[in-house]
Amino acid sequence: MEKLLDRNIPIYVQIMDAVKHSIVSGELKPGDRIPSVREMAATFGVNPNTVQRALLDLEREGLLETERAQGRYVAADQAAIEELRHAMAREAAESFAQEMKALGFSPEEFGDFLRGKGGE
Amino acid sequence: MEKLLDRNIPIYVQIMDAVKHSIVSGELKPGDRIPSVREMAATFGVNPNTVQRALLDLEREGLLETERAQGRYVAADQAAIEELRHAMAREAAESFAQEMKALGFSPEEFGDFLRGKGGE
Amino acid sequence: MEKLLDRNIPIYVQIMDAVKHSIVSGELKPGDRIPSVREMAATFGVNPNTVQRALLDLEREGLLETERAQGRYVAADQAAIEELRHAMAREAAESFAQEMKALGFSPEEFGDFLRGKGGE
Amino acid sequence: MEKLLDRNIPIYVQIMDAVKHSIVSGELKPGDRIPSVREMAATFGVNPNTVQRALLDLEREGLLETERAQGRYVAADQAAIEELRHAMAREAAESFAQEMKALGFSPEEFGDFLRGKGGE
DNA sequence: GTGGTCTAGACCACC
DNA sequence: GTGGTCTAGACCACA
Repeated sequence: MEKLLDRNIPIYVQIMDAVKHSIVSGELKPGDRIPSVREMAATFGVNPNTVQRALLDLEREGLLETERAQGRYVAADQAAIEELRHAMAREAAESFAQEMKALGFSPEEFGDFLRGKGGE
Repeated sequence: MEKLLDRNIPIYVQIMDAVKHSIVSGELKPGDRIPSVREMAATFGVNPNTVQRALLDLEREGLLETERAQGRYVAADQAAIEELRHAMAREAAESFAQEMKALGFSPEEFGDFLRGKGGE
Repeated sequence: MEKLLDRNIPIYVQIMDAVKHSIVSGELKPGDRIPSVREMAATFGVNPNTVQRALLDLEREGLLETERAQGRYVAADQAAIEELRHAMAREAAESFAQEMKALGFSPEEFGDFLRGKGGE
Repeated sequence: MEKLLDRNIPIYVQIMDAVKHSIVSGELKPGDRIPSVREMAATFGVNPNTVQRALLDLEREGLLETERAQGRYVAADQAAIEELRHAMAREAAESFAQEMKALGFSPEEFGDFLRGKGGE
């Protein structure tokens, strides 16, 4: 019998993920200014400090940069974004493969379930 | 900017999922007695009522059966379990495909990320 | 000597029955909003959770539908209601026949007792 | 929306009904000695006083008789029993007809639902 | 001991 | 205001 989900996935991690998706999807491009802390806090309905922490971490990862008194910009270049995109895909694939393995399916069978799942 | 994750997956749904995985993985076989409501409540650290609701729903799905004052048993036969296993796999594939699509990958590229992810 | 009557018909089952009768009798029509959980709880003098459970079960049976933060509505179409009406009649007939059999009457005699019982 | 069942149908009424069924079904015949109060109390798991009250009422109805220090006997003669049997059947028919009427069926349709319900 | 029901009361998201 | 979830704790029938 498996454990239950950890109900307390930190909000700031979720915010980091949301920003990453925005970047990777092209919604935010290199050099683009991202919404202000206050804006994002309002959007997500969370405390500005929480947003602040998420953005700081993203800066540490090199995805964002702060232009003193100007705002935050997407710092990653196209290559870095591409690498991020692939990293996120690898993670998704890892999760999927793990679940399928738990269900007793072999890698050869994965494709059977993905057939037709790519289109809308 | 995406929404934050819905971390409000009801506990009882998570419990249903845990039991399903136990059944599908063969940890629980047809006819096996499953842990009592109180036991599972203790294991998961939740209220017995929450477990009760999860198990009731699984009964409605035909996966479990209650033996008056004896306990609950796995009611699904091997065929039903096999169907459940496939349904769960389809769901996992759906999620994965959705995430990959959000990341801008085409179905043809899915396999590239799954190579080598099947083994341990 | 027979057992005593099972007066433990769960309240939530009785509530389900009351709602079914309201639907079948035309008091509630397809698309109609039904009273809120709290209202019905007050009407019946029971706990809202008990009503909640009854309505949830009716939803699972496809008779009701929930509109996010708006209320519950009768989801069954006229055909489904008609089917329900017949199912309830079959059940009533079953009970009646059982009682008559216990009293030692043959099906041929049933009609003798029903003469004149249909009108007001 | 109908009222809920009255949860407090007196136990002694239920006992009266059980005895009546025993008599009407022929399980207890005219002149038969019926079980002692203590026995019945044990059988039904109720207080002897409750049984006592039920039997007293049945005596008032002329169905039973007490033979001082001997026990209680079925006092009704075959004709009275036959009348009781019919009275109970009329009551059952009344209930059935009422339910069917509530479901919107006309007396002519009653038979359609009773067809085949008489046999085992 | 088992599951089944019910209550009371809380907090949440949505609108 | 609506429904949805969860907890805590009670009582019951069954064996």
